[in-house]
Amino acid sequence: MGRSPCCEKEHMNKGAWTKEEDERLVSYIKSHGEGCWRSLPRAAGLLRCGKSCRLRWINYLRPDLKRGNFTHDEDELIVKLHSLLGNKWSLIAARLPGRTDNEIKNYWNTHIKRKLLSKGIDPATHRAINEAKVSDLKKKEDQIVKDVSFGSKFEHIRNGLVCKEERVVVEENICPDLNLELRISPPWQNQREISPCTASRFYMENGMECSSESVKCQTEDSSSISYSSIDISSSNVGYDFLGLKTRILDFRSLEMK
DNA sequence: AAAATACTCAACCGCGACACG
DNA sequence: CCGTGTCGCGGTTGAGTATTT
Repeated sequence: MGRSPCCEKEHMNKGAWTKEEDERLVSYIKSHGEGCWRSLPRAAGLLRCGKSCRLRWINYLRPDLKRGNFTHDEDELIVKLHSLLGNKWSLIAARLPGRTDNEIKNYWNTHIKRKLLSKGIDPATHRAINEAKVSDLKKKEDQIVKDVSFGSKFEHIRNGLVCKEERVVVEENICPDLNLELRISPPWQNQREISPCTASRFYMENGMECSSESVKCQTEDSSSISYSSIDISSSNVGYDFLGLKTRILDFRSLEMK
């Protein structure tokens, strides 16, 4: 049986987009906005399927796209996010303004993968390929675990609550076995049950990032409060999350739908 | 200069998730 | 609950371009 195709394949243009098609798509979206990709091509007078239009807009025509080479910082961020999220290109792209998932995916496959391999790092696992290094790495890793367990804990007060957090600097190539398990937890029901000492928490309330459980974010529509949270449950991930310096991850982009 | 090879990246394809009737 | 339609994601392809032989 099978499903009917997303659009009529006959009489549809395929392949590279022409300048005229681009102009039609851009002007249509400018006056009508994004959405309803299935009906868009007909409405815009394009002989393309909706999928193709969506892709063209998102990956190429959107006005907020950055273009140009990736910076060193972007490079590092992609590697770090990939070590955390894997091939979740859309999530990674959400952390890089002006970059698309397709662009990052291509860049990963053509540049970063090779770069990591040349450094002796398996791009899939972010672990050292060379087995001889394993024991040495293990020692360093154990030291880091000790540091996390016994050192550099600090306390601070947020909105009347004492928060204990652990600081860890993730050094590239030194702790490739670091467990960076990411869990997306169900809506936060009883916040008090969770020890603030073992996890750094970020949560979303109506699309606004919060970092403390006692703070209610101000929203325009307080009648429809909904929570979703990202729980970085590994105890070795702390304030300096993934070594991303002072940049706290913006989990707005990770908000559960 | 021409052919072969490597590389890049826009675009396509198939699938899963979700919404809706 | 089920079937269908739509959207978005990740993997893959292949045309165009650059580099090497």
